[in-house]
Amino acid sequence: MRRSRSLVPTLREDPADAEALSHRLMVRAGLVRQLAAGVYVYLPLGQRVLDKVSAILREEMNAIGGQEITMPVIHPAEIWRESGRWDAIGGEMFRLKDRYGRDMCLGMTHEEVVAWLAAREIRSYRDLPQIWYQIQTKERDEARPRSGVLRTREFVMKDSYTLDPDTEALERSYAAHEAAYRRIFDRCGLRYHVVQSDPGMMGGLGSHEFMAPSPAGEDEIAICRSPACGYAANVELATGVPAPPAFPAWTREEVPTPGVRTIAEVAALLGIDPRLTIKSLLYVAPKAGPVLALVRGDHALHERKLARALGEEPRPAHPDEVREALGAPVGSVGPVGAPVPVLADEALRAGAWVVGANREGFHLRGVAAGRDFECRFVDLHTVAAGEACPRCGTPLDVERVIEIGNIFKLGTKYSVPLKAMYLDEAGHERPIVMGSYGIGPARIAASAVEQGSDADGIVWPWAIAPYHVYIVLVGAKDAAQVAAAEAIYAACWRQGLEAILDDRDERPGVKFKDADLLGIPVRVTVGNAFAKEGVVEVRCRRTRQEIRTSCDGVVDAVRTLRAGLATP
RNA sequence: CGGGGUGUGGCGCAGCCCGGUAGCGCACCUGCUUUGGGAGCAGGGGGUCGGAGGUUCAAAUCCUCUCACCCCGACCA
Repeated sequence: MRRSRSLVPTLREDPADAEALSHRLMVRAGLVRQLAAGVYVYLPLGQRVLDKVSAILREEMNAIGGQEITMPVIHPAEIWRESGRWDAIGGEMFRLKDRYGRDMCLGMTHEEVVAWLAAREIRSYRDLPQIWYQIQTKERDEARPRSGVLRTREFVMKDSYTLDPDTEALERSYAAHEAAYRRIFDRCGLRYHVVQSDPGMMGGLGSHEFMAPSPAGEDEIAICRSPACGYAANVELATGVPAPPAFPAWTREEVPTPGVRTIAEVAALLGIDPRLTIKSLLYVAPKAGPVLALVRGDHALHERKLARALGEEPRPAHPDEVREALGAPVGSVGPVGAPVPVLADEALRAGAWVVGANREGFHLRGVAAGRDFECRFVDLHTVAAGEACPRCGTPLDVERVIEIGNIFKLGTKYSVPLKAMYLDEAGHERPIVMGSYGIGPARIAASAVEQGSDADGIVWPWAIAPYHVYIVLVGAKDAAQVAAAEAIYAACWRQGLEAILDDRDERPGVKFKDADLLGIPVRVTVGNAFAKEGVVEVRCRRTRQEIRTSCDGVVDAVRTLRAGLATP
């Protein structure tokens, strides 16, 4: 590739609408351009990165017996009605009608199509197991696209599906995918954790997520600091054991707390540690109605945990609903005498607490769960760093992460409604046991940028870099330098090194800045040193190690530098 | 969907509060000089200020509505 004839629109300044590091750099380096909120054009260099990732995905999926197929982006409503998701999914699904008025939708994922296909083509246990995968565009009308390419409304996904005769076989398919995913992310040069995750509306028997640590991430995970333990889970799921506070020897009594609303104000007024208080939050569930959720004063309620405990999605009650249900304003409510079901966080089992008195301007102190109010104990609070690991007691870390892959044990959630059945050895009809597995190539790219860049720009891992070598031709008007650069360019390609030749009529500084910004692993400079001594400089983008060599030595020098990288 | 913010040449911004008919840097074009970390000088092209309506002698600037985009939260199959 010659820069003089290529579309690589680099930007000197950060784009105004980009916040996340990877977003800024991917736009500045000319990898992508935004067409609409959450809708991106991939320019030549961005496309090459995606192609590199896809090639790795294909190799590793094929290696575990995956068969590539392509399923449609546009789906008839019927299959989604059969699985129940036509109604279960809200505004996130793009829906449309064809010219005859038939309901259609754009595929957000392809479990339904796989089950439809399996229902038609799989008949016998002899046809199982199967691994089908595709690298295909997904359409999701995200409520809030964000962080550049990290959360978009249209994106390419490698999604694979396993079909097995029973859950035992599913476990093997699942394990094969987990191993393949580890190889994929290792090859892509990412740092990541594998964590337990909430299967959510996907349903099923269990799931894990592959999480790349980055401040741009949208998820948080809790991981045990003891490597031997290995406990790691999405905070939606993670449990931690907080250290209990020291309770004063107080007896139960009502105390006036005029005008206070928040835990901080209550604690300040009474001169106590906020950890001695209970935060009482009224939620309204669609079926169960109002419920009171309790967490320790210094903890945050995790709404997904509450939703899981209730089996439905609750919403916070409005202030007037709180007054109606409990007879007191938001700042003074508590579980004692509350005429609604009470769910209390596990951390509240023991202790004498300060709670709202359900009487405006008053709190109760010395209140004990079970004695002073009835409740169901469940895990409700969001894990904070430093809490004890539920398995081994070691402190937990909490990290912000980008979800780069997920694996789900679906079970028969889709095969039963879509009638994907097979006959077993005994001639009995049984539902196929499915699994589904996703990876977002754009998220891999963005994670690599997040994890690898420095102050000068992107630093691509070799395996997914759009090119391997960036040749800076300093003296674009010096025939000898041009000839040398051309020779190096040709030699690189001949030897399997993908090279860019910066042959533009630009000043050297411009080319050096661009080379750094683009993050191509190795830079070759043909300039003064060549004109004077016949020497070119071969430099590693990541380590900045430089090798001076003759033109003939460039390919070897590139290989030497590559060998010195941690993730070659 | 709730909260906050921004829309002015290709990009990044100023001007808006205190209406008077658009400016800066970069980029772009021409010429000369320059050529190892985003060059200098000179000359030049390009925008009626997101859109619609209104107030006014006069609107980028004031009012109303609307659209788009960004950030926080909710949601995330």
